[in-house]
Amino acid sequence: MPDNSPERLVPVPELADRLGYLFKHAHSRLSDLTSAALAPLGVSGRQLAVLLVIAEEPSGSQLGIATRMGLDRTTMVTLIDDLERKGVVERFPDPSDRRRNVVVLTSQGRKTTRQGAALSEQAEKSFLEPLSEGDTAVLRRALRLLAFPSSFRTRSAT
Amino acid sequence: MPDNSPERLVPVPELADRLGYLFKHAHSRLSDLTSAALAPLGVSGRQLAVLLVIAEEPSGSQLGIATRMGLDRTTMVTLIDDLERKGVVERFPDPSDRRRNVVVLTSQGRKTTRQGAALSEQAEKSFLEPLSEGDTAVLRRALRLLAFPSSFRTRSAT
DNA sequence: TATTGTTATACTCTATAACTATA
DNA sequence: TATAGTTATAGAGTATAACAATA
Repeated sequence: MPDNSPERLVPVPELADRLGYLFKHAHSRLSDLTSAALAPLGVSGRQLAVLLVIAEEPSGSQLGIATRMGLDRTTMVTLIDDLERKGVVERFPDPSDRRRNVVVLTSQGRKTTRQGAALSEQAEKSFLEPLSEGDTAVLRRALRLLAFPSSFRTRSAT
Repeated sequence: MPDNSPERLVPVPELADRLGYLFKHAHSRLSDLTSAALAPLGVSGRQLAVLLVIAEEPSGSQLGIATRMGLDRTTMVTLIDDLERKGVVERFPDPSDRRRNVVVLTSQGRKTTRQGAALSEQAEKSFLEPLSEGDTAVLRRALRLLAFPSSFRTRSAT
């Protein structure tokens, strides 16, 4: 998307009620804020997401990480390539099943993950600045229900 | 994104609180529903959006349409190419400024636009099915504020 | 000179198919 | 045979640079 700054202000009336359009532009604004916030660390939002999954799954395989993120295993290859080149992860064959690659954070990787999580939280905060706390809570819950409808009870919101 | 069906159900705990992740997956689910709904018409959601803008701006130029959609003018070229090939739009040089291409809907294009709008509304409806009406209203307003923050008064929501 | 459409090119994100090593 | 990782390739969606026609 072209930046259209300083006029990112232009909700086209005939599209402003279409959810797809709103999702795209809202997501794009969040991405811009997040990229900017993470830039000093040299990782993208997508790469940070990978780091967060690895941090939570300390000896996961590439396939395991990909599956948890909803990505293809071929996509994960270059993602890990890049992170390895940056020095934030290491990979080596699992001794107990040499088909698998175990992926672990380096100590620098742990630091990057910690700092990245904090920076991206700040970016989220400024992204959400136009909303009240109540609306933010509703938004989060709504997004969870819409993204993963079958994983929740249908206790509809108030 | 791989479909991961029937388990699109998998909100990874370490990512489920990240807005970027939720936006991506919610948007992806909406896109899937919309594509499926529009498939009989032979147009994508993106192409329908172009048709809607043209319908609203009956003698717009390619650049005008692109700008209104937040796209680049080079992106619009192939978008219009495809729509012209499908027979839903026509383009010709503006007699009063022959640098511009005027883009208009054909009669088939008007029909496709009308039907597409209805079908994609149905898709939105089933997408939103997990939410109450109240939450849906909050979501729509929140997305508008988040996507185009500077175009609204900062009357924060209740 | 500036603007519109176009072409060529490239980058990101993603997938499918096919290969290799291992099980 | 089946699985994990890899490579090659392709297809959306998008942008930048450069060019032609027109203003």
